[in-house]
Amino acid sequence: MNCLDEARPLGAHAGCSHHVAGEDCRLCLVRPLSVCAALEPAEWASIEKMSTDVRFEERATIVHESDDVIALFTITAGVVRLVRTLHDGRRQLTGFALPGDFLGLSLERTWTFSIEAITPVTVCRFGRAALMEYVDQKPHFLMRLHEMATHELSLAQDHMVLLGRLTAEEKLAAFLLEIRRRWARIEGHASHHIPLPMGRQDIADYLGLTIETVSRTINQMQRAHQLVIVPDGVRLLNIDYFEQLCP
Amino acid sequence: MNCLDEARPLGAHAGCSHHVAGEDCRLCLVRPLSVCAALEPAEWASIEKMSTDVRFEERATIVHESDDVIALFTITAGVVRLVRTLHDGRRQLTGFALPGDFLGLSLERTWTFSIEAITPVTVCRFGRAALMEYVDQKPHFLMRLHEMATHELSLAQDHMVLLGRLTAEEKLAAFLLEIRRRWARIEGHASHHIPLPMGRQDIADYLGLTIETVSRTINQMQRAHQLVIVPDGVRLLNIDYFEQLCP
DNA sequence: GACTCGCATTGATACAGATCAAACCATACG
DNA sequence: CGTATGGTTTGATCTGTATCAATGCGAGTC
Repeated sequence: MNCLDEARPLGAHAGCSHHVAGEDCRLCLVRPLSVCAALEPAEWASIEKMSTDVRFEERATIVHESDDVIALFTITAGVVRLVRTLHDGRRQLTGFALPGDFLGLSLERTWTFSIEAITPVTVCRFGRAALMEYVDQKPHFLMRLHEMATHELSLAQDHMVLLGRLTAEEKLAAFLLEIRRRWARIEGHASHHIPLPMGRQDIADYLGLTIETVSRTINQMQRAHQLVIVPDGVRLLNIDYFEQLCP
Repeated sequence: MNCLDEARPLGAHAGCSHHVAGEDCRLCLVRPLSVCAALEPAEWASIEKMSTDVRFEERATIVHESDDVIALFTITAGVVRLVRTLHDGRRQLTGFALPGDFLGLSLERTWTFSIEAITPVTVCRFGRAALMEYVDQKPHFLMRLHEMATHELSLAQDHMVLLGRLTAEEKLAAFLLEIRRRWARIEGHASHHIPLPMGRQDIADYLGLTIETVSRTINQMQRAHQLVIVPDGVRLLNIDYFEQLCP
């Protein structure tokens, strides 16, 4: 059982709390970014009835690899990591999810990765059964899910290239530009300032490197005056440098 | 323009030839494995009208990265590789497609990888426009595409773990067991004999290694009596050894 | 049979990134 | 304030895999 379990009494679980009141799709800041962008305003009421806001503390495990899928959700605030762990403790992050990202595209019975809160997180939660029914009734909603899934697949292939064929320096450059692009989509404009809420170890496990190599590479880039390390992330000084590193 | 271009006159292109007559879904050997498994026998006639068999020679490029998607297809015989190439020539294979595998899950406008025939290949070709229309009319067919796409996504995540966190020996073991499992699905039973129609360079580019490391690792396994190299692939002597290498 | 041609294998060496170890530096807390 | 604590940085060294360079070998061809 986890925080997304439908049967769980409100507030009965450490690390999360429900805010049943207050969801209002009209006010949703991430709607244009999310799966809900496929819906007409007239359809908001129907999906609103299926949804519940849930909050998680920093470091909470939202779902555990191989848990049953009881609910699916959109991140409305905060950042999570998607984690696969090997028996001996080696980790590979398959991605980060930012506000607007939907988790549970697959409609399958069990999760294939853990989802862990990097910052305090708010999600808009949908019960699996209700959403499955909704999908059956609204083919254009299924089409939207399918488009999102195949887009994810294309990004996964990009990441395979990164993991299999790029150097540490190229991996870091690609990572920083990826995160920059994703913040830009959320904020509506690109900035040279890139918040990095995830720690060095998470970046390492996402890029297939060690924490030391991540640290050294970022600090080399700083010494080369390509970026500045700031308390919450980095500021890029020379975008061209990073773009030229992406082959 | 490529071999799958709808407007292309029959036989006008090197490396492929149409066999317009002869498709018969009732006789299709890969149907139970393919996207068509979602269809009722009564629906076969409708999809049969949209499909054409096309053959490609060994080494033919079936589609090129960034080509427009004019047609989608199911592999009915032979093996292809899915290739991403960097500007400087580094390659990453994102997968191999075997008989029964569907290519074009994404329904997007352009391909994000090249598709190249490793052996002589036969495909069952569907025009994109016709298939899109079909999808609109048959939500259960879209659901089948979506399930296949999310399954692919899960496999892509497995492959990220392989590329980011496994050693050369573990990568090879995982690769051999993957190919074994896929042949077993096609043939109906698992065998210790694993045909490997792809060359060492393809294996290397799939696993994020060099051809030398692939060759050395396989030959080490042979010297350790865990497998035997045979003309068309390998024969596993000790399945346990390979399974224990998959963490 | 001799000669390509396109892989695959093997050997010697180099190096990018891992590993091991220690120091650093915020932040939290008694 | 001093002192844990958890993450980050830096340094020294090691090593798995890449790189460079031959050599081997089977299939096709003249």
